Amino acid sequence: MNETVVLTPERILEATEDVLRRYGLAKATVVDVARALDVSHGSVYRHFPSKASLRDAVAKRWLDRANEPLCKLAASDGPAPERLEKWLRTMFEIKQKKVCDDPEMFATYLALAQEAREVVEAYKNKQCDLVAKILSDGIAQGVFEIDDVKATARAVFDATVRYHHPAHAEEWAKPECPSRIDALISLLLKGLRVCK
Amino acid sequence: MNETVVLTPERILEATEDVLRRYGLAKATVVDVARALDVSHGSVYRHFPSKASLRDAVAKRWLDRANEPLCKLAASDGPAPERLEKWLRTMFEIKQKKVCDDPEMFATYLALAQEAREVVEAYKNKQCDLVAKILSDGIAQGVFEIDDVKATARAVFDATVRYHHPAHAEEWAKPECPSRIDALISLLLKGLRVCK
DNA sequence: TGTCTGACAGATATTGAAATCTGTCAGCGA
DNA sequence: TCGCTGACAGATTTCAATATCTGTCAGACA
Repeated sequence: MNETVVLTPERILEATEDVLRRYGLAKATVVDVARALDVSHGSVYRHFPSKASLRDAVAKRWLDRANEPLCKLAASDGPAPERLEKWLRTMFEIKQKKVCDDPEMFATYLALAQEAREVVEAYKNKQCDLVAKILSDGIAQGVFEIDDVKATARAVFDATVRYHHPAHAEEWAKPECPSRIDALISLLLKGLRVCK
Repeated sequence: MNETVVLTPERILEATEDVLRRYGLAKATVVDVARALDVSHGSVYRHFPSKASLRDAVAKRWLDRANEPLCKLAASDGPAPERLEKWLRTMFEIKQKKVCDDPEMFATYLALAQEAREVVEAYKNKQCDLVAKILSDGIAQGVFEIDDVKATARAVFDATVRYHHPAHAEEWAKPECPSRIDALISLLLKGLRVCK
């Protein structure tokens, strides 16, 4: 029916991500997004109530995309300790890869994380739930010994903050990092395992 | 001999700390420091080669002062697990207290930490050495089971980053913090202890 | 002799006027 | 009717002129 493409939230998000990548968080404006879509900037406000909500939506998309492999890992089966280790290492890798490949989007994410906005809070909670899932599996398998699964999942998440929170991103490239990650993971796994 | 008080590095540091506290990191200038001491700013450069070195020296003094109770704790004796727990909790308290009591100096410290300057690096290494000392004691006492003391000390330090690195300071006031700290500490202690 | 001053060059920060942006909305056109 | 436009008010950002600061150094002063 409609030969001119309709303006959907999805198309706006796509364009916003492009603009964000091209100009960076500081320079990207709603007018730029509208220009990229060849509409007036008023139209963008028909789909998103504010620039902040638009930015949050882009960040959410970006985070969800990054999160996908981790969801799969948590849902898979196999021995919990190996799975947890794999899960943590995958999370670190994903973050590190993002810093290198997509620094503009990463800066956006960092800015969001520093404002501790709702989107990031929800994302963190989701991550913790995934860890909790693996911990529960480990208890069922008789390899983990845990009082409070939720609190311990949070503790694992907190303990690894240095390797997944963007505030520490500059340190991820240091040569001593891998061995420090190894030490951290083995300390945590020992803390979770049942004593032989 | 000299009735006019001589200009010493110590006096300059004192004055700098005052100025820093009064004006904040962004506004404090070498001229302000000189004015406070009633000398020309050229004189300050006789004792410190640059503004950066002056700032680093102030930060070092501040960190060393904050560090004192921790050195004592590490050097004391008693069961290592309790001592480590006390040490970590004391470190968290000191930091949290600083954020509340001395926000200007804390901002300076944060700025320094974010630049990952030499002074902060040295301070961190010192902290890790203190942890390592307690871990060694624990091994001697037969309560800790640790492969590589240095690496594990670093892992304990890394694992607790969320509660001592200034980048996370905003989150320290949250009501769920204490219980999360409890969960983290007990996870770490379990990871260190020998299995019964 | 050794410390301090004060003038200086270049770098950095401040300021206020002008430009741009955000968010709203009355009205246009399909 | 419904989505879009474009003009508008107030907030924010830019930009360039101006002021201040950093770091140096020749010379005063004790």
